[in-house]
Amino acid sequence: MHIDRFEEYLETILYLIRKNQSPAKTKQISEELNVSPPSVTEMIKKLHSSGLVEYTPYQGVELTKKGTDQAIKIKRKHQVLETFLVDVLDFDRKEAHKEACELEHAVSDAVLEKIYEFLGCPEYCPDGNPINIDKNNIRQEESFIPLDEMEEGSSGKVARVTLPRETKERLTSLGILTGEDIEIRRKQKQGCISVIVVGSEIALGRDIAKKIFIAPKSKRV
Amino acid sequence: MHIDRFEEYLETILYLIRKNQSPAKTKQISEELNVSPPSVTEMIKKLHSSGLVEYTPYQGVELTKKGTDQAIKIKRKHQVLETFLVDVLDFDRKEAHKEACELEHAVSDAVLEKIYEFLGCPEYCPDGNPINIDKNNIRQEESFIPLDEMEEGSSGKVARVTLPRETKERLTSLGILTGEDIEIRRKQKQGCISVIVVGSEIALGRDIAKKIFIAPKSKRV
DNA sequence: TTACATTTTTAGGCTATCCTAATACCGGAT
DNA sequence: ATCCGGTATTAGGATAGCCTAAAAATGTAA
Ligand SMILES: [Mn+2]
Ligand SMILES: [Mn+2]
Ligand SMILES: [Mn+2]
Ligand SMILES: [Mn+2]
Repeated sequence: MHIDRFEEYLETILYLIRKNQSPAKTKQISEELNVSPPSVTEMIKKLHSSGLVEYTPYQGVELTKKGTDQAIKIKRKHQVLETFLVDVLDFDRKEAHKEACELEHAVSDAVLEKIYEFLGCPEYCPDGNPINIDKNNIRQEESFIPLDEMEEGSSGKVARVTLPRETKERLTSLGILTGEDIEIRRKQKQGCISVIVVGSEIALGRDIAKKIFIAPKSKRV
Repeated sequence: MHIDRFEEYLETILYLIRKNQSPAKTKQISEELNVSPPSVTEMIKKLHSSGLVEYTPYQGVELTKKGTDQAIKIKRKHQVLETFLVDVLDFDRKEAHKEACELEHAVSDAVLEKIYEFLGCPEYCPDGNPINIDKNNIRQEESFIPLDEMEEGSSGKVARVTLPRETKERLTSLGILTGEDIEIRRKQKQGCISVIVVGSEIALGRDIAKKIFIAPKSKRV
């Protein structure tokens, strides 16, 4: 019955992370996909060794940039198909959502883009969410990048911090909190990263940097 | 990557049987699907125990009525999708054929019928072949039924005989040959079947009956 | 701090589908 | 009638993805 499970897991993980604004937990994923928690743990390990998710046992999963990109690409397929099913074939939204979630894994990039054009390059899915304009433009509103994956010299806005409250508060007092501008100054071999916030330079360990998500300053519109 | 393999095998078997007017051989199937011959043998056994194909080792496979029905249903999906891809999305035929062969396994019956209607219930696929009008009308030109699966009292035309030449010639001399009208008189427990051809009654063993394919007289248009 | 309920992981198994190597079978040529 | 090359099947094994039961970790309430 099934297809590329990576896709389904990535899609679900993206969904949960955005919904809860925190790492996706094993149990949540298992409930979304109707599989057992051990199956999820197993798959998470595979996703991790493919560089698609960041994973520390018992801590939940985050998506890497690569993982986010793939997840968003599938999400876009889902949205375009859902739009087609609702607007052209006259399905109701709920049905359309379910059908789209099956089809999205079988539709090639080429077919998807033709459908997208046929629909007149719609900006919104009937579910209300915006559709990425271009399949390569995967840096939309909510595509955040973990700080440790940002390049030296790049900058953006702190979008989310998924750390224990105390750590978060400590960072807040340093000026690292949601909405704040941040610039990546230097990345050292050990994984330490120095950043500039509110004018002052701060060094962060990799483990902390991994949990700080940045909305990168878009290089061009 | 993988879907419902039964569908893919059935589709291929139908294709080969119609193309060669003879049972599909293991090697042919393995070449069509790019899998090894042992994989085909294994799958044939599974199809057989699901009642979808008739199989005698070393002899190739025939489809049962059930198998033919399923195969034709998938074929219809393929054709409708191919039509959509060519006529609406402007794919070239070859591309469309390939894409359709992926999609056909993911598209639900409901979506397929909506697409079919959206297309205006086309009678032909761009590849030139007729499309079944209704997903349940699976008794099109080439849907033959093995004699031993016909019901008592039903009748049709002999469509194909897949037996060694001598046996075939013997049957010919009895009036059982392609194009001849035939009526099923009685089926006995042992599997013997008596039929009426050219006015006279003839009794046939099950093994032979299995290899005589009938185009049933359509009960209604 | 300890104890318990919940969550996650580990261990061990199952099935579907595929593969290669070895063996068995079959039909045509001698 | 026998042999041979090609075809098909059997034997044995791999991998992906799923499962249940048991063990480990977590965090929260007492
Ligand atoms: Mn989906
Ligand atoms: Mn899906
Ligand atoms: Mn085709
Ligand atoms: Mn196919």
